[in-house]
Amino acid sequence: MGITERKEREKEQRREEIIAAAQKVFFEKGLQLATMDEIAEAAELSKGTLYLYYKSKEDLYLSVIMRGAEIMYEFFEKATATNEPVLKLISNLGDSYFEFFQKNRQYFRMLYFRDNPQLHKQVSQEVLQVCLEQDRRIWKLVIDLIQRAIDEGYLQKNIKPVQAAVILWSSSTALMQQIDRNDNYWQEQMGVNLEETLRLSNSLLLEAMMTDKGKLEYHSIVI
Amino acid sequence: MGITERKEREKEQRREEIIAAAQKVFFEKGLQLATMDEIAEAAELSKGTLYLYYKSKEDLYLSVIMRGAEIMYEFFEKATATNEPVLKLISNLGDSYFEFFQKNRQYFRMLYFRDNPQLHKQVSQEVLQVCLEQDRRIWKLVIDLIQRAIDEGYLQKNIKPVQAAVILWSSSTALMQQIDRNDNYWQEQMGVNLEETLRLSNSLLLEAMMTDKGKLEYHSIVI
Amino acid sequence: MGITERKEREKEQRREEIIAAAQKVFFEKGLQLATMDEIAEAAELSKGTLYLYYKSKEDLYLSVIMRGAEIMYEFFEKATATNEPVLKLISNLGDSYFEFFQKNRQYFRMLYFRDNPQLHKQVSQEVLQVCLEQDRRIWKLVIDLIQRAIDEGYLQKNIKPVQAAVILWSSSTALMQQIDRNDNYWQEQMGVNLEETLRLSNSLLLEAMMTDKGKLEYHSIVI
Amino acid sequence: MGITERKEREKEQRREEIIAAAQKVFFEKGLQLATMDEIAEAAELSKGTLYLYYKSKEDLYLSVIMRGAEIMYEFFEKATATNEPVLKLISNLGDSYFEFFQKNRQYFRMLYFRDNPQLHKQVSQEVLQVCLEQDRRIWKLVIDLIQRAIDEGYLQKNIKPVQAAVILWSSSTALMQQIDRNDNYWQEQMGVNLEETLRLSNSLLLEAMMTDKGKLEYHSIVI
DNA sequence: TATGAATGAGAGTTCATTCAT
DNA sequence: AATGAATGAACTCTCATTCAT
Repeated sequence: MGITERKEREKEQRREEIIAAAQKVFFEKGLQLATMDEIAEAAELSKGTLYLYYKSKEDLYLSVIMRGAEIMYEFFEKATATNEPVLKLISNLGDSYFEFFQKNRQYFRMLYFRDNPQLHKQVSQEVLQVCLEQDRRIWKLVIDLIQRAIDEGYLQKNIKPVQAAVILWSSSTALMQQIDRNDNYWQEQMGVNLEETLRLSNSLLLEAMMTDKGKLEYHSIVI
Repeated sequence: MGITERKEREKEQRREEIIAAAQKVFFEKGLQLATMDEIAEAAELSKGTLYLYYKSKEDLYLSVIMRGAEIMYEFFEKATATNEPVLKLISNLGDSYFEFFQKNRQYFRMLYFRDNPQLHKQVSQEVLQVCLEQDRRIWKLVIDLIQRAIDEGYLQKNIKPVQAAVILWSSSTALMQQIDRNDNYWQEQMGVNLEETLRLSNSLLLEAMMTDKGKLEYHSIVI
Repeated sequence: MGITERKEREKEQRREEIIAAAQKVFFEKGLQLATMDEIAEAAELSKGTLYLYYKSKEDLYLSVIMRGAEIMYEFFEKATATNEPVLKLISNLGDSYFEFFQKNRQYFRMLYFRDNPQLHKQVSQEVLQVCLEQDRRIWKLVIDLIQRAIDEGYLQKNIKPVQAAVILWSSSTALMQQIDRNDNYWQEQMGVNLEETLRLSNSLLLEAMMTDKGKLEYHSIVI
Repeated sequence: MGITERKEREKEQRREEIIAAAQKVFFEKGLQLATMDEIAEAAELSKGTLYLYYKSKEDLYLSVIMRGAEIMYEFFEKATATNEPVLKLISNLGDSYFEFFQKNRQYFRMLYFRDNPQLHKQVSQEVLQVCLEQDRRIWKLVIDLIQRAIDEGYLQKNIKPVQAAVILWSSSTALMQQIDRNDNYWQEQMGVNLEETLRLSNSLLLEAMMTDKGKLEYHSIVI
């Protein structure tokens, strides 16, 4: 009986080893330039074995992405699991997104490459499902938090939580993409600190959505 | 001397023909899937000739992108060349960005694929220079407009125009990317209209940056 | 000792199960396209187990062929086991070959793929021996019958029975191969019915070998 | 003007070189075991170049087959172009088929592998067309000859020429296949000379189809 | 200037077979 | 006896780029 379990565990572990190797190679080379040969070598396995565990290179790529999404989700969970006031939690969420970005730039990049139409051709349904589920979970976390802030009277009642989530999320992501790619340019050529800009952007948006009660609370938190 | 000029003109024209063909193919297939064979065929030229005018496939790709950027710039110029109040011009700018996006989705996509690290490997310095210059020109247009709005007392004095430009631009772009990729999802699964969301996002940000004078003016414009 | 026997019996049965599964897959896909994975799955066994019972894919293939040869032999035995006159038996033999062909096309095809040089590389001596033995048995049946017809004065004395057998067999086989592959073509494009052609061919050859006594007898049989 | 022609000629020549190399490799290894690498090496060209001239390995294979068919056709034409009596021409045709077989065994094998269902998957329409046309031409030659023999009163009027052609052709082919594969066996184990058997088979069939006038003529020819 | 034939490295993937358990 | 994970060589085919003409 223990045998089946152990085998199962070993199999899972092997999958993890492959993912780890794939991650390493994808981080260095990106989807196109990475080769299955390299990944196999990094995993110290034969190429054939890779295909025993993953359907295709893209399948493998998406699996690595999912790992990144999982890590990101953990950042978010941790940031919003405290008993602090809801506006602080939202602020924490923004900070944790940035922290994730800084500590996992490669994952961040892959996550925003995911929607690239090049992908999704040779991906197993299973992986695709998990991927969608992960997405939903993350959005739910954000949306629920905003809903709570509305319910508690900190954000305006006429705000649609989904809409607010998309707005905050999109602008944060876009600014982090700028930081990732052109931080130096903006800092040195234009004299603008993008990290500060990101915080400003979030503040502006959030405040613009707040009730007076929210603003009061928010300023006491910030200070 | 007339001969030299004519030759120059013909050469430029040939470059344009190639770009037009490349655009067609890149629009249909994307960077990876497009082949130089297809482009050559579309241009009714031999593959070798392509390399006489462009250093590499990526060079060609970037040149097509630049065409898109040029078109975009023309949208912006037109939208901001009127005698309307500056806040209206900023609003127009936002609208014209969205209009460009809707009328030139393929170009829009390519523009935001530009920063992809996959590119930039085999690109000629010349093309790269032109590319940067174009970028600068567009940013200048946006920044100058915001500066003017500050100078005229419509936006808060403590706002850094560059920062404001980055914020507005990034969030607009991010939302249009969402529209491009997942409009249906948000509309049908989440009941949110992303175009409306984009406008809301821009309004929120802009208003958050306005002086009282600006808000007064803005509402009179909007209504 | 009963144990040894039972084990032996079980082993034989397992071999049969594997052959049955292999047959199914080979019928559907042919030698090249069939994979050991598919066969293992069809047999509800692991791939490794297949190799416990058969040396190679080709070994397995040849074993399936032998099954076909066995079935064919049974058709022949049945067709020639009656007390009818020997010329009738020869005629029956031809009919039974055609009947076998029609009811077992897949086997028929495999039998005539057997001599393909692609095979015979990785085949166990044991299987090869059995294969030759089967062959000999079938030829013997045909040759003996012809010998009997000569002895009984129905076929000409100067006919070598082996030669006659080869001639009759080869032309029958060749025509059935035509039927198998191009029946439609001959029927629709050329207006020729190949089944009728096969019977004609056999009649012509047989009659050409007959004595006058034979011809008399033959016509009384046919009518 | 001459340039285009020369280029055309060179291109054709290159195609021929490739075919020659492919033939060499296919003769040695057969379709499955031959690799494009080997063929490229034999042709002293790069693999890519092969694909410039031929769509796939199978396309190349079929092109080699067509070469064989062409050679065979030339044998037939030569054998039937004399002013000899028509029955002699038919006899010549049979002899020339055997001669082709003996001098071009490898081609013979390939020709009868052509109908193998494995093929015909990745073959260019162009090649397939030429292939069918060749087939038709050969059958026409045989059928016309038989028709002539009927018209001239040497073969029975009730014979359908197409049917006679199929019968003669099939049995000849089948016996040559036996010679190709098992000549030794029949000679040494069974004491039968298959070449003689082939001639006998053809004689028997032909005579069985003859009118009395034909038989008279035929015997005078044979002697 | 223009051609297009030639290149050749390398891609992803498959699968018969082996072998430790 | 039975497993099935692992192998790894081999496969066909692609395509950006070069270069002789």
